[in-house]
Amino acid sequence: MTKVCEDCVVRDRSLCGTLDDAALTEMSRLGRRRKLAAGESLQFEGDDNILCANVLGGVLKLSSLTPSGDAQTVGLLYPADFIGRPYADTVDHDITALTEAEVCIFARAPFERMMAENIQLERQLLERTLSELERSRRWLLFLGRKSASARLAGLIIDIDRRMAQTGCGADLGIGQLIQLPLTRTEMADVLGLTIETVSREIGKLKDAGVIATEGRRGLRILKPAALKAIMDSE
Amino acid sequence: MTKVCEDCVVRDRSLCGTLDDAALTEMSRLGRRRKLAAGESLQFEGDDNILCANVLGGVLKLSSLTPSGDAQTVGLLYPADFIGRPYADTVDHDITALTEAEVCIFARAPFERMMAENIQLERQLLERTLSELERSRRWLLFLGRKSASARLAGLIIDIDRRMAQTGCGADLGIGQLIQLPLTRTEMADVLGLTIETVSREIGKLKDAGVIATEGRRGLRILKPAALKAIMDSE
DNA sequence: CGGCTACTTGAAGGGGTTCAAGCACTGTGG
DNA sequence: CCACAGTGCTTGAACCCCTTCAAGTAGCCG
Repeated sequence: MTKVCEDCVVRDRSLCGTLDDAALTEMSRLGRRRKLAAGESLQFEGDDNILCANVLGGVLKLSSLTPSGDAQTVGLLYPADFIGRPYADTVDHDITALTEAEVCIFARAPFERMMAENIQLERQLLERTLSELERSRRWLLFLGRKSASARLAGLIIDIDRRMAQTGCGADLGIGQLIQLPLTRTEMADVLGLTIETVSREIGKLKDAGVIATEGRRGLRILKPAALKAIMDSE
Repeated sequence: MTKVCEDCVVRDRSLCGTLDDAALTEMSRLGRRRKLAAGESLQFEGDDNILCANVLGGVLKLSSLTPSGDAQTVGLLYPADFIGRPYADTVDHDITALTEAEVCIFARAPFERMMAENIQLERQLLERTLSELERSRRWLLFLGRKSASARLAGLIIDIDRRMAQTGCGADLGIGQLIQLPLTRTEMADVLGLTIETVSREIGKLKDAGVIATEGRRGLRILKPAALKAIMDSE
């Protein structure tokens, strides 16, 4: 018999990583893999909250729409990240795949049962949620106080770090090619800017030799220190 | 013998609310009350993370300083709110009393022990953290996409709601006098604006008859629906 | 190649900041 | 009780960063 979740690429980095074999077997019975095309949504704001999931591959976004129609992305989800909000009745944000993606879905009720029975699962989720809260608060500082160039630099650095962590081909090394998981529009939605401003700021970073671009999605960080300095500036 | 934590004003609304008498007795041995003067800080960003606490009274802020020196408030803490980040080594934000305040402090290590032994405590904290994450993400949308007037309206409505919940004298009724826990400068730090803009926007709301002010801290909401409409606008 | 979408670039306009006074609460001492 | 700081708040005017509106260009797929 093949070992449970044996082929799961995020098995030891995801929420499930702490489970023993018995619990993992149970989880594997509850989980169901689903592939998402780029642009496809897993759920919409206001939906009944019926699912939790682990991200297996790809990048997704958490976003809200203002009444007047423009979007704000409030979080990005990478492989091994957890999706969902246990104990809530409705869903607070849209979740949409930015790239082709794959998730491992659990119905919320049985997932909550598993959490009750495996307290290390709850503990793990608590730690992750606290981290996520911290991430979100750091973005608050960016959106509240920083200029367009500092925000962009921050996003690029964040993407680079997350891509490196999740082994998506990027690396902290200078000049490594990163495939951006976001279009310019999607970057603007994260940064609270317009697509034109994002484009212009990328242009400035290129002119300054801080980054280089390759096609629409390709990006190289040529001067990490300079990029970090821009992020830390106003 | 007097009952444990009997005189605690937030006993049933705080994290401790779910504990049975035995656990509460244990908690009461670990907790230590401390009063804070307005402006006094409980901890600073970068400090060793040694404490958790419940807010008993007053209002506190969570804030960060940008390298260039101006502040961004990333969260407000009201009575019954929880302070601290279990499992982390260092502290991510300054915590400062905005008004005279009182907190019930626990050393982090024994608090974590209590969480391990009383899983409903961990569960409670998880739910609170998930809510707080949600609050923080909603603010992201405000800072990313909304105008100064919408942000201010949002803050006033939030304060009104929180003050009503915590029984600090406010009420959702029209014309009730609210004592703002923040100065204009502190409001600006929450909203990602300057003090001048905050002042001007308050002036506009007054001119429109949406609110009335009384001294520096006093505020009445005269047209809640109009205020809400402004919050929901761009 | 043609067509589509994503992206870039330009110019004008506006919301918020910045800089600079002036005003009004609040407490303190005479 | 009133003068008088002192701090917090308001108001005004110029400026600037980002947006808005409008073309124009480049990557990509049939």
